[in-house]
Amino acid sequence: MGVEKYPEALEFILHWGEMGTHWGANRSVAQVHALLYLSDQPLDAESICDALDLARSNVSTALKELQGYGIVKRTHIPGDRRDHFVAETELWDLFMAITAERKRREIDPTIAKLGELKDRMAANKDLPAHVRDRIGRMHEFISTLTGWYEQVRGLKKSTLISLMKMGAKVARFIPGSAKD
Amino acid sequence: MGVEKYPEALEFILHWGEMGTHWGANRSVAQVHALLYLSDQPLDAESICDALDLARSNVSTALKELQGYGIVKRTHIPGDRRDHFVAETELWDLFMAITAERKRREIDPTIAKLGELKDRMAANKDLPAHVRDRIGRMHEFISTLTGWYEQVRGLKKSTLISLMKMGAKVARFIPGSAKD
DNA sequence: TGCTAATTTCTATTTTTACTGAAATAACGG
DNA sequence: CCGTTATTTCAGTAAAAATAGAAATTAGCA
Repeated sequence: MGVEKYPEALEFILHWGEMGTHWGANRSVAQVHALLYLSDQPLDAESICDALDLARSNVSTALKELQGYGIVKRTHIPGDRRDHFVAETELWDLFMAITAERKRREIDPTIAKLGELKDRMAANKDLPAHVRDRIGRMHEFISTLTGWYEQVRGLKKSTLISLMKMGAKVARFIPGSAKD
Repeated sequence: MGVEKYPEALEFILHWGEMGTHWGANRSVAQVHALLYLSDQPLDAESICDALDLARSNVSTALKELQGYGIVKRTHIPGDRRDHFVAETELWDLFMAITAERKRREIDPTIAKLGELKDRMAANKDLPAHVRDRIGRMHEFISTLTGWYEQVRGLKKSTLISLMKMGAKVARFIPGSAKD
């Protein structure tokens, strides 16, 4: 019996679907992900269709998308021709995979665009100074933030978790950060 | 003369608009924001319509939304009956305002929902253990992440900037984080 | 209080995005 | 190979979101 039969599981799936629509995925993709996340066994596409009442092709697309994010994997079950799928259940890894892919798709192209504009503006003498300045500062800000992300992302998971548990206490190590 | 007449400024506005659609705002909202960000003087709604070729009502809605985020403010120009608007240009403050509002709109309700499900599941004896476990861990994960955000957000801007400039070097302060 | 300009709200339309079902392709076993 | 089942692609359709224009409301001023 599929988990979607339990009301709490179903509500989780539906809420996750709505979340998805506000965070750059579509409803079906997020629902398929939620279902797989709650399942303790690999599911084939057909079962997913039945569980969520989605068209087969839609599920196919969603699975491809989730695999693109690296948060769902295909597995083979001996004696069964159908592909089966499992979701990443380690939440830290899930989070990292999503942010990395989102950066790749959205942030990197933006940095590239702003960089291009910056170069063109440098040559353009009759552009008001404040326009050059503000686009330039946006480029720098996003680059800095992204650079920070890249560095921190490279730390060991355990280190990251320690840092997070510290919360605001990290500030202790920064001179002159006594109080706000 | 409006900044939108400069090709680089216009490209910035258009790119920002597309960004918006992938990050939870709609195109018009993001475009209006970009225009105001690039402008060194307060603009009234009518000028914004002209600059971006949007309907008056659409601009009105966008301005309301941006004010809701706290990243655009109304200003009064003496001798002019019309409202004028200016955008936050301090990028750190802009970033903070957007993340705070997004948390309020999307994350907080999710935590509440997961908390509710957790409570109901505790009472529900025939729910498979792994479902309870996974929803529970999701609740904990998001809560932890959010808690960290709340704490760090409370730090002084200068401290935050120092921390960010340090990048991965913060790990020095965590015992046993030698190398990945 | 009545006139005008400014702004917002509401509803209809347009545009965009997501989804479906059919057809095509691929994988497997006999 | 041939038949069968699984999967993906694709074009049309449906659903959702964004936008425009009309109507309503508000605010300022004489």
